[in-house]
Amino acid sequence: MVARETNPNFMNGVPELLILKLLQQDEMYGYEIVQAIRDRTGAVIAIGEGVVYPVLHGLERDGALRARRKTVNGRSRIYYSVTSRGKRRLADLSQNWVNLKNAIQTMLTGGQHVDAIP
Amino acid sequence: MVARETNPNFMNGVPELLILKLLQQDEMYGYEIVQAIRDRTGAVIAIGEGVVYPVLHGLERDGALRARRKTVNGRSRIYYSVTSRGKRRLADLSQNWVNLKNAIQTMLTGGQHVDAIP
DNA sequence: TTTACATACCTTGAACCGCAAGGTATGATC
DNA sequence: GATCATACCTTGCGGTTCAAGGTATGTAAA
Repeated sequence: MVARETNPNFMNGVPELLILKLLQQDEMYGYEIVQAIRDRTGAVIAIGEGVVYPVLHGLERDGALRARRKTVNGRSRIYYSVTSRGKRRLADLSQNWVNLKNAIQTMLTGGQHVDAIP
Repeated sequence: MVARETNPNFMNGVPELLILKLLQQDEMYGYEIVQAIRDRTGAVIAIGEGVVYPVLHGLERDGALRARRKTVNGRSRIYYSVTSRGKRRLADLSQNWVNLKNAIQTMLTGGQHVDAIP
C-alpha cells in the first residue's frame, strides 16, 4: 500500500489558538472572550458561545487551562488562565498556523514566475 | 431577539481557493492538482483526491470551471480551466482569505502592549 | 413594578467539510 | 504477467462549528 499521507484536518484548531492567545495575555472569562475576538478582529471572526465554552472545558480537562470562580459586581464569572502545558500547546498551534499561512501565501503569490506586467 | 451573527464556517473553502488559484495559472487535471499542492507547499498542505475531485465537480457544476477531455500518451485526462465566473469566485475567496489571515495575525501579534522583557 | 435588556453560564442537534479507504481502468516496467 | 504509477471516481466516518435554544441575575426603562 502506498503511503497515503494527507493532513489531519489542516484548518482546525483556530478557535483554540485564538482563545489560548487571549488567555495568555490576560485572565478572561468565556463571555468576555467571545466579545474580545469579535472586537479585535473587527467582526471578521466571530466565534459564538457554542464554540467557546466547549473549547474552554476541553482545554481545562487537558490541563492547558486553570479555572477559578470569581464574583464581580454581583456577577459570577469563571476566569481562565493558561498553564505551562497550555503555553506549550499555544506554541505548537502558533507554529502550525504560521506554516499553514506561509504555505497558502506561497500558493497565492509566490511560485509561478510571472512575466512582469502583461 | 438579538442579532446572533457569527460567521458561516469561517475556515472553509481553502481547498477550493488553492485549486482555483492553480487552475487560473495553468490548465490542469485532478491528479496533477493533488501533487502540485503537495509539492508547492512542501507537503505542509496535502489535499487528497477525495477532496479534490468533489471540489472540481462542484465548481464545474456551478459554472466556475470548464472541463475538456484530452488524451496524452494514451492516458485520458480531464483538464479544467477557470471561467469568468470562476475568476470572480477566486477573487472573493482570496479577499476572504486575506481578511481572515490579517484578523488572526492581529490577534497573534498586534494589540496587546507588552512591557518589554519581564 | 414589570418589562426589557445585557451579562454570564451552559447544552443539544444538525450541517458541513475534509479524510481515509476503498474501487475501476490503463499504460509502463520488471 | 505481475506490479507499479497514472488517472479517474465514490462512500462512510469523524470532528468542528454553528444555530438555537435554556437558565439565572443585575440594571435600566416603561
